[in-house]
Amino acid sequence: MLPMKKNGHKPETVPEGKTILIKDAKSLVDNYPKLAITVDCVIFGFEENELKVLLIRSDLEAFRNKWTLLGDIIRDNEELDDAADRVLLERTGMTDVFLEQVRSFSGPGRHPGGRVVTVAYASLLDVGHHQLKITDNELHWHPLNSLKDMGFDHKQIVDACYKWLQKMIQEHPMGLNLLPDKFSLRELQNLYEAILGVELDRRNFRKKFFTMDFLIDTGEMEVDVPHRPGKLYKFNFKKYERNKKKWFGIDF
Amino acid sequence: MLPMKKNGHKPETVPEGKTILIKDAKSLVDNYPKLAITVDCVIFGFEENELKVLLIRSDLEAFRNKWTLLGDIIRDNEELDDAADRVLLERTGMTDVFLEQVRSFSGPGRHPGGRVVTVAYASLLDVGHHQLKITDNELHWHPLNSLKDMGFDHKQIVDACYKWLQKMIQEHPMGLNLLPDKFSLRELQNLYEAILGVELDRRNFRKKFFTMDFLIDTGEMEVDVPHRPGKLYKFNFKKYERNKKKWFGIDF
DNA sequence: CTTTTATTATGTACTTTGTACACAACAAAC
DNA sequence: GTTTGTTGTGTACAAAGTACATAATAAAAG
Repeated sequence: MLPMKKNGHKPETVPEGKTILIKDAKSLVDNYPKLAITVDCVIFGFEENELKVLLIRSDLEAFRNKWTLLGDIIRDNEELDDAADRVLLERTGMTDVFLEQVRSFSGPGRHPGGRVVTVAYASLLDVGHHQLKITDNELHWHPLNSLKDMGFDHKQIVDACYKWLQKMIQEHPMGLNLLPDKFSLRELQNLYEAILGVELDRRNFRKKFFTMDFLIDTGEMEVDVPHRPGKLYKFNFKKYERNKKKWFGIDF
Repeated sequence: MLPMKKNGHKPETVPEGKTILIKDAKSLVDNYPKLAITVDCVIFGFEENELKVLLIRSDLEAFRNKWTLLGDIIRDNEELDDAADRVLLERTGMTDVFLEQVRSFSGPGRHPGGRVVTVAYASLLDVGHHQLKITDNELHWHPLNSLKDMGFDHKQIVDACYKWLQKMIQEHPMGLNLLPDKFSLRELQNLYEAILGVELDRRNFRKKFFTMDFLIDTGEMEVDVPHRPGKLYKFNFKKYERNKKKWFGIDF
């Protein structure tokens, strides 16, 4: 019933369940199949009430004219998290940005150059706060809705990260990283509606956020809006960190 | 401000933002730093009202006498998910088990044999349903509470998967994979209390599960219990799949 | 066989949260 | 100044969560 092992950590064993210890760990690792690891960043932005992703044209002949994510091979002795930070910094000049590992993708045929496993990271940043200075490979913000036919398996990665985002903005206030420091409640609601793809009641949305009591009234108002300006708020991240809900109560 | 790139996807560019296409993707990948990828499975079980993990003694001299997770290198052309399934099958003989990717660990010094990135998988299975036939490397169920000083960074991996489990059993009925097919409500509550580390009100716990309306009364009762036997229930996974809550309403 | 003990099973009162819906105040545009 | 669109504040009701009590049942003890 159990398949034979051709390969792997586990060495031959003697009947009593004892183990022969491996002394030369290095040769063990050296004999592993050859492959490479990359990180790919799904960088979300929010502009004109639309969710966007930062993309470039592939520089591989095999994917000519296809859109791809920003990614890179991890370097010697570089942690995955650091590699993702580096990619983000190199491409956007931004640091201290919300960035989190989502999951790995390992399809054997996903890279034309050989076996490449990638770890997807999702990142959220305020488009208005950072003008793209680099335009290599047509780097630009691409609307998530009109996105298809990407290079590699990047469409699949984007889809997975989008689902991740939808879930996460409901559990954590990370969606606020997509907005400027000061924002109106309307902007906040637009963000949630766009990402979740739902319509929310304006009054209940307000009530919800006010009763959470993490919004700080800046005393300022919107400017240059073609209607009655709304109040501008900041999010009290410090208070949130202190008081975040540790919820019990089963919920499915 | 932007650091130089020594390595990576991105080729030299000409000033107008155009790109030189790379035709030989293979040589690109071949020049990547050498490393290996493993999967490590955190296999949870529930026994005597205690959460346990399936562990073995390390077979590496460097980690002599340390406990480690069940893991293996991924093979040529093998998906990560398949590798995790394989490890589970090889070690426990079980198939069709709940198993999900949690996250990757990439600390440069985590493996004495060289650079090894691992992808952690968490798995849940009913201890009683499967007697361990293999005892190589002292394979056994280890109580989660009395666990420290593991080989590699495996303690860190276990901790991350435990947090993942705590979160997931509240959002999905996957905790039921730790129990037999038929279970009493007391067993179910013990499971939740043990994993979450809380005490729950018995009456409200029942009400919660009954109003969800996913429990099927089997008509059978507990046997061999030293007190009044309780009813045995099954979980209606099919109904759950049809009706699972798509929750809106922001929640932090 | 009766009593004690532990556990199952069910219900009620109250609080908090979520949902549907209405109206007045304000600023800009005509 | 009137119209128009948006902001800002409630209110009434429904649903879900929480605290708490008591009866029924089976095993164990006497």
